[in-house]
Amino acid sequence: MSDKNGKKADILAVAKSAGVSASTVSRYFNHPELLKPNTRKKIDRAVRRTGYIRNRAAQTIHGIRSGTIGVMVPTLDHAIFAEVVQAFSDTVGEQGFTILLASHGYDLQREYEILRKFLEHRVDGVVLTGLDHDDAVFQLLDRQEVPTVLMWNYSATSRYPSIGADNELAGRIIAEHVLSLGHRDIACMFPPTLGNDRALARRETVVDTLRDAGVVVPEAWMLETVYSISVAKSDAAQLFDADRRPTALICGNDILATGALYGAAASGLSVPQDVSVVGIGDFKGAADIEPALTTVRLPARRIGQEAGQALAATII
Amino acid sequence: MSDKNGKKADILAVAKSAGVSASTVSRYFNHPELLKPNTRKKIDRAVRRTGYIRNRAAQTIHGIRSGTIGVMVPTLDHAIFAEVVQAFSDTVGEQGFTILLASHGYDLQREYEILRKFLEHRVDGVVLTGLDHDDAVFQLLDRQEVPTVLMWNYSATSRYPSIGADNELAGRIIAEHVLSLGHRDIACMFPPTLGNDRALARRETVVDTLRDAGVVVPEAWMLETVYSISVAKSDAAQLFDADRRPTALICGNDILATGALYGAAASGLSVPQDVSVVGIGDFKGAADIEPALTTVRLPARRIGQEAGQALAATII
DNA sequence: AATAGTTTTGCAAATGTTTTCATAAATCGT
DNA sequence: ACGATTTATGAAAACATTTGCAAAACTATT
Repeated sequence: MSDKNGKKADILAVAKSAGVSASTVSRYFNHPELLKPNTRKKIDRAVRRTGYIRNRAAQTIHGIRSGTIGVMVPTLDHAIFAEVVQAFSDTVGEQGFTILLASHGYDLQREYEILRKFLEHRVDGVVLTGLDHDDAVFQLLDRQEVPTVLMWNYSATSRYPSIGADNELAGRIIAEHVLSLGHRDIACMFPPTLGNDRALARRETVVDTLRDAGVVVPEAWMLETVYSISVAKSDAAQLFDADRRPTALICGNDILATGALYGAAASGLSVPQDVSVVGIGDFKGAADIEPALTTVRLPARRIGQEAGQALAATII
Repeated sequence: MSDKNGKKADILAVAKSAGVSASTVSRYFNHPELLKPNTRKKIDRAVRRTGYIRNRAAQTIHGIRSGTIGVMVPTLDHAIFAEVVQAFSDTVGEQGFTILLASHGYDLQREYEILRKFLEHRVDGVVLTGLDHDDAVFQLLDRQEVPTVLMWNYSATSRYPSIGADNELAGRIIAEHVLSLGHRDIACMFPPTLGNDRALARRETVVDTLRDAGVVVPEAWMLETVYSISVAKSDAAQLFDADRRPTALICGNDILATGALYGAAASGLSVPQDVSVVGIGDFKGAADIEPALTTVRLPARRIGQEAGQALAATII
């Protein structure tokens, strides 16, 4: 099969094998219409014979696009981010891009390091999750002039183009929904907001909306719970087992809401008769949970797609 | 800040700015111990001043490692794969690798195309999901001699080193568990097995184990259900609403099991009194579901870690 | 102060490709 | 069959880096 010599084939090996020059082989890949059909065929055979695979690194140093996009998410352990990444990857994949993926685990310093790595690889574009980032990150992006999109949240005034949901709106909608059901004793369960502008935005709007309606959430009912069904379950159970318990619980994401639902069941309460549980929706399966969970659904798939389209468009 | 000229800094710009040669700057990054502390400092300053970022592409064409690993999964929409990827990425990230991620959506032809892309990028290693792949894929790997690990399933006789769970074992365990509870009327719900050797292995062992115990699953009780809570819910509800219904349902993964649980609830059956539902466990939250779901847990995180360690070890 | 030995640095070649420019080959009109 | 165009190909320079080798700059020893 492979040409005798052991080394992996480069463009010169192909050229030799086809009896043409390296330039012609290069053109075979990049401007095939310039070649005579006959030469094209010869090279085609030589490529097969040698098992040649183009070396993108060598192309990239000519300033040609690397064909990669750096994607940074806080974590893939939240199904919702995985979904966004999947949609993004599919979308840009159609245009021939491959994604470099990394997660920073809500550590802003690590985000900077990873971004540097991306840039070393000369990515053609970068996607970050959320609007807030270390200033060093923005400076690096400015300086390197790499096309960038911020996804997940939307804000008209973000420092780079942003594509995503309006978390304030989501927070307001869910709070108003709970109020409209007549609840006044309302508890909140949100993930830690440090380095997480999405959760922060939602929580603040919820609290503000409730306050505007004259409902104040007691300190003890403002739960900060990590993204985990089992932790949410036990936190919720504890909340519901207390002497005075809320009639509604607003959860910052659907994992928390799911856990809260199980917590209610474990405390012998039935939803929604004894207590209302609502979530700001991350999670695909929310609607199917029994009892059904009321959520504001965040369109993860659509966000990934649109971010992909937007970024690809600015690159090409 | 940046040196006057608008172009992005290359190693020569840094050299000029520091008053040394390009070779010395190169050594500053690759063999700093060879430099005089004083020159090191000069270059350090020059790097900051110019905002230089190394170009991995230029290094890679010298046969130096690209620092990337190609990771291929069927999809990220299944939380379980996202979890594996996260663990893998964290593990190899510590060793300085960045991952190129792509999903093939159970399409073997696409897997081949993506692998070629990976190789064009000169990845230092490749991870594929599952043991079965197109022969062209294996040939390409053989020929390019790129370190490869198959993850998710384990088999001692796999064509490349494999790291993962023993799906046959998992299938047998769950089947024996159900039998030991005294069930004889048993239904199965598995995902489509086309291009999915994991699910296939599990299903076959379950059926074989049951048959060995004298239990035959009727055709109508062998459900093939796509990975979706809502579809699983309605399929299960239909199964439970029939005239003759099974006393136990074995599910191929935890999404199906979760859906089945909701389906039972929707049919007015309580678990586990009226019907047993068990899963072969993918899903982190399984233990917290109320009522608790019995599952054979697949250690996704650990698989990702070990695959990462194994691959990194063969690369370095 | 001269010599030998060691450490630090620079020069130039090499890496695998693309691209510009020049040249050779093919095509066309007469 | 001839020159004039047009088309197809090759040679060489360019890209951003690393590295082997040799020169230069130090140190230590006498």
